[in-house]
Amino acid sequence: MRIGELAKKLNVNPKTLRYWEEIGLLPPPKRDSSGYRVYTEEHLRLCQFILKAKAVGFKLDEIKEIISLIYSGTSPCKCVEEKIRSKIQEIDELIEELKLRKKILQEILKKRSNTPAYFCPIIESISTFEE
Amino acid sequence: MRIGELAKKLNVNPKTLRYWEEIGLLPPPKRDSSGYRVYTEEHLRLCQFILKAKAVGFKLDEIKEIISLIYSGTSPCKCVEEKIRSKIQEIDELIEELKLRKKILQEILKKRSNTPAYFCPIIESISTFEE
DNA sequence: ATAAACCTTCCACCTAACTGGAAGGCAAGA
DNA sequence: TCTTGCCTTCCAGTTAGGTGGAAGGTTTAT
Repeated sequence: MRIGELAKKLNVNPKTLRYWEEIGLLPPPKRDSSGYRVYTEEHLRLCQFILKAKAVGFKLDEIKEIISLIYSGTSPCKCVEEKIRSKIQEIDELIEELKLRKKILQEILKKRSNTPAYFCPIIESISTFEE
Repeated sequence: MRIGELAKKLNVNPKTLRYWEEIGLLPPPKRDSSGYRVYTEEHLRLCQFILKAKAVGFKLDEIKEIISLIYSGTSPCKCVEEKIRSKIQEIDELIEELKLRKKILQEILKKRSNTPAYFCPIIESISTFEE
């Protein structure tokens, strides 16, 4: 299968596939007599894996590492499990940070409804700011 | 106060302050006879506001807009309140997305503990992937 | 007086993950 | 045959929010 067909199946831009190859994420496929890339079903499945991993928040660098762990063979599952666990922790930390931000914003709204011209302790200064 | 002093008070790089000025976030201060920027207390307070807004997740573009709303005077509080509400909603959506990702990752771990060589439906293909 | 520390502008570079376009080669259908 | 559409490489640009460094002027402390 050529790059356009693979790209269509994955719903990505052909340029993206070339980019993945360039950064070492996707193994370079064989070329036909005209120099066109010829992808296999394994390439398709690997790309689907990449897309799924991306969708749950892994960066391409991390996916690359996971793929090379898988290929390395030395108890890759333990390592991949580690990666997943630390990604979950990362997500947890981000959720906590977001909840904190939300709380701060909600408090600003609450204070604002009491004292009309209030946004946060700095807004008064801003209102009177002159260049 | 000159740029170094302001930067120190805010704990940011002087370059950051010039950058903020460049993108129209911070009003250009007066210059002294040597061409050095001379900031006022109002600049300091505006910068503190910028940093707080950044900390709760506003982008510089959004902060710029909020600042210009405040300056515009036409019922700015209503508009700012809108911005805050939509930022809260944005945060809520992100939290939901993150929870979903976490759930997917946890399910992968659960399945993995049952069937040792399992990462996700694609891993088998990857394991047998050959270039 | 002179060195260190500060300031200026300008240009370029960083991350992340692409995307666009130019210039050119090949392929498939009418 | 001709046109459309695919493919190649290479170069450069995008977003967001800065950061680094060069070349040169100023100020402050010793």
